[in-house]
Amino acid sequence: MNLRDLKYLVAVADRQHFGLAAEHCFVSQPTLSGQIKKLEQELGVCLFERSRHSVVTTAAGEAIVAQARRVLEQADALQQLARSHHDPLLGPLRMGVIPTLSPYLLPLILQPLRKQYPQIKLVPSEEMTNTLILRLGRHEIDAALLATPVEEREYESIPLFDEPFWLVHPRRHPLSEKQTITQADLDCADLLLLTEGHCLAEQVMKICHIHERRAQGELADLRATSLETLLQMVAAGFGSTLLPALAVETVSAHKRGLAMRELQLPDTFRRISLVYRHSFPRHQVLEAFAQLLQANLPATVRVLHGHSSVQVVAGMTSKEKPRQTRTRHISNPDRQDRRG
Amino acid sequence: MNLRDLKYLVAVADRQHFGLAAEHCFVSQPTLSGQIKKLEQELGVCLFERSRHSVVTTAAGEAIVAQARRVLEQADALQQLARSHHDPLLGPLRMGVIPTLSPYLLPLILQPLRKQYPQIKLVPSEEMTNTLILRLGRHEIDAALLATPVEEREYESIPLFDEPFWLVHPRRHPLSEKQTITQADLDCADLLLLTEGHCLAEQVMKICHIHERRAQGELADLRATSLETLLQMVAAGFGSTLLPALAVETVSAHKRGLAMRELQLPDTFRRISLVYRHSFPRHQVLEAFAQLLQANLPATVRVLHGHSSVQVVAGMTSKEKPRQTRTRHISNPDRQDRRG
DNA sequence: GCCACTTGATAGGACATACCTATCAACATT
DNA sequence: AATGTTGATAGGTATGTCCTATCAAGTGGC
Repeated sequence: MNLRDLKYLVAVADRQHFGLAAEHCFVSQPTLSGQIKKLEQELGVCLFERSRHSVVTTAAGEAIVAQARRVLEQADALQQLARSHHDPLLGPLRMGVIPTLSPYLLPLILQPLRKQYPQIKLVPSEEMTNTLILRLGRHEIDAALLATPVEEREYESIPLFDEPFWLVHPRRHPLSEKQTITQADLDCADLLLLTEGHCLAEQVMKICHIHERRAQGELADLRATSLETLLQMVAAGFGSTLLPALAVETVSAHKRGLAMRELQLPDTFRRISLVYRHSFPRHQVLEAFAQLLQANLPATVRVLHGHSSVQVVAGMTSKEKPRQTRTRHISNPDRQDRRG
Repeated sequence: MNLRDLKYLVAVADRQHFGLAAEHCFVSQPTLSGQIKKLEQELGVCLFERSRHSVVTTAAGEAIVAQARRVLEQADALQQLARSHHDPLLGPLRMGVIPTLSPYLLPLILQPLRKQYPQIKLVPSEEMTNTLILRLGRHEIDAALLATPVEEREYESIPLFDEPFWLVHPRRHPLSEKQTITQADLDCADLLLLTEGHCLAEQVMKICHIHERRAQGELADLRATSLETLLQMVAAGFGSTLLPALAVETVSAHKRGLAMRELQLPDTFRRISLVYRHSFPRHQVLEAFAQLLQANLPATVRVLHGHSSVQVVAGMTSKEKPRQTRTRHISNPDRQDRRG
């Protein structure tokens, strides 16, 4: 049995005429006759009573034609459904974001996203890197915004931007005296960290050579569960810390008693990438998302353009101009304007 | 799009594995891969996310697979429906019967029919010959029990039985004196007739040469609308009439004051046939019906066997023995036992 | 680290099926 | 009788589906 045959069937039933039905189906009359005959044999039921000058649907035929209509109706619904999924931007985009990025990045893009790509339904989830990668592998999320490179060849990345680290300490603190911060200052700073599992904690430890120092038992075991808590601990005078630039944006206004400045040392930034399964079929939505995200970043971060697979997506308005020339793979960052 | 492809689709979706799905569909894995790929291109939607070691249905795929299940479900219902129509005996058999036969024949066969062929749903309608032929042509009925041969090649007939005519007149009537009835007796009888349109009226007029007599204005215009009325008119002394044998069966018991005898003259019977469109596809139900009807007739009629297309239908119990040797095309009937 | 085994994709050829044109047989109309 | 209509049939072609053989990439055991 075949959907085509069923179409032929209802065409004949509607017209009680093989020739007209054939015309309607854009096939020749013998073709249609043959297919109807085949269908009748297959079903074991005579569907039409043919006489020389008329065709009449049999009683059994009436019932079967009615059912055939139901089949075709559902098949039609399937095609409409498929058509509604034609737009790769459409549908949910389940996006994992690390906790040290999510609360500072999402507010920047939610509104522009809804404005420019209303069909993208962003479903964010905030978890730590390891969890996100696990969930990515389990197809529970479609992509993740991570600050660490992913090695597995199963995954691919679109580098989005480099986010400098800022040194944060109480106003009344020895570091306030320093005109410029050096690596030596970092190496001996009284650093406060996030709990284990946060990639930010790892990165800060690496930048400040904390692994070596910890071996000497120098560092307190005091760990914060969020950047918010961390800042409060700094404000309370427990020590200093490094903060990613986007987090600085939001806290600078109302956190008093804190001194913050961007680190100008080499490799004192983290690279934020959009990571996804190599096999994820809706590249376009990721590319659109990445492009929109980059277009709505503040100047405190360094946007990375030039990812080969990023292209203007069909139907996308291209009114946003490139804000920056290529600054790819910069490990010795230029100075930049900054706010706050 | 094809129902086969949809089967492949749900097979893969159910197993998340091309090889197993192919096995389930009794095709090779490359075949299945190719068809799924074709389907994806046709629908313009990626249905499965394939990686080296796993297959996962995409979000769009989930929706489309669910719809595909609905299509297949309806298609399956169609096949079941067709299967339920496999038995050609099944379903309604819309049978037209002429009024001078219906009330006397149907009681004889309804119970045996229900007992032997419970799947046949007989839908009788009682109308005059012309109307029945019209309705037959309009496919409003499937067959008709008529007493007149039908000439059009569009229709075919199964001759069922010859029904003798009986002469009916009041006990106190000149004809009561006669030992035997001759053609001359008929030619001058004071005959009462059914209204125009009844084939019986035509036949009686022909047998009794009433057309010639009417030209002379001899006959009263008094016409009965039914055999029941006709008998009452005879009982009331308005005249005599001819009655078909099956009608005699039922009235003989309670109609008093009437004398009835079977005519022994040539051609004083009518031939009852089952008439149907040549193109009617369910021959079997007609043959089964004809055979059952013949098996349940009283001895007052002469059953006509030997119709070439009458055969024992599959599933039919053959416990009824032939009650009579062939008496086909007898125009000079043998004497027969008779009741009443 | 090597080798057997698994996965789905690809290539090329065999076969089945659906399609076409041309034609027929039966009937209706002119 | 001639013409036009109906659906069915015949024979050839093109498309589509299927197979086997093979590949590429990855997994797991030893």
